[in-house]
Amino acid sequence: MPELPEVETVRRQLEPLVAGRTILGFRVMPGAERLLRGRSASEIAAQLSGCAFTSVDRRGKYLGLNLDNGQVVVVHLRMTGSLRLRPAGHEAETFTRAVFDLDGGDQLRFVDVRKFGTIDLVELMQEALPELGPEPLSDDFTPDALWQALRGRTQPVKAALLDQRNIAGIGNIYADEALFLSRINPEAPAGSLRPAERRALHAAIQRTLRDGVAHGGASFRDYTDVDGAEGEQQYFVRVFRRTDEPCDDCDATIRRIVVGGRATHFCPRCQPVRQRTRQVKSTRPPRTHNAGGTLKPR
DNA sequence: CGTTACCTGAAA
DNA sequence: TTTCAGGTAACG
Repeated sequence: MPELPEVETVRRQLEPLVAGRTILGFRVMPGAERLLRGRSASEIAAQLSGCAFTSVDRRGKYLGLNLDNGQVVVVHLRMTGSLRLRPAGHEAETFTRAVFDLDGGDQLRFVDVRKFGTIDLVELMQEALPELGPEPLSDDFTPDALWQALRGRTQPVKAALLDQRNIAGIGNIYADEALFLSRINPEAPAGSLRPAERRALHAAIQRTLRDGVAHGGASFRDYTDVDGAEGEQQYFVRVFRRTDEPCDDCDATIRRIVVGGRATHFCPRCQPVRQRTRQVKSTRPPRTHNAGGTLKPR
């Protein structure tokens, strides 16, 4: 559920809350063992005990909680995961799956209804990460970097944006929003974008992600921050989950289709299917603008 | 490439 | 009862 802006919001909140705090214990609730991906809670707990958090990094949708022994706790929230910092006596959230006991009597709780989220303990954050594309808000994410990720691909551009190997951190909300802002049809083949469209998409990706961060992320269903508070970005979306509503820009009816297996929202008037320029063999010479007039020799 | 599985609850 | 869900990995 959380995408880059939601995860970045958590990172920003979490860092000052956990930096300098020592871990006294760690446990996983019964039935949630899978979140450690095969490692045992007692093994992890033994390694964590006595360590202190130093800082919190983010890479795509992954969080890296750095420890003072150089190790990193890598967390992925997947669809419904969230982190909460609570006093130990605070009422337990119903779907608490794992708990870090910290000095000072607080707990860092990993709450996750659907149990898709993961926690890894590694020497380097990289070890817990799959192949990930560039950070879309970093300096090296240029229009050219975007094009390197999309060129040659025949899949729908929406699907390409969701593939974390192409660009890290974009999910379903921000893919739809970026395509709307850049007026690109979500089903357009990724490699078919023209230079102006690539520049527009690059700018739209950065704008929608920055807006998302500025508004503390989007809380459509489950996402809440470290205090349990909701974000505000859901009040600013242009197309996401606005099926059958009028487009802000042109009043046409927003449509919902499925692209790459995911619900996709777009404005059919602002994001029309571009006419394919015919590459088919033709027996006739291509038409020219001045057909019948004077032709420049080539 | 699209589809299915992983889980569970909320909404239709 | 059925469908749907901010994600990803494993299918065919």
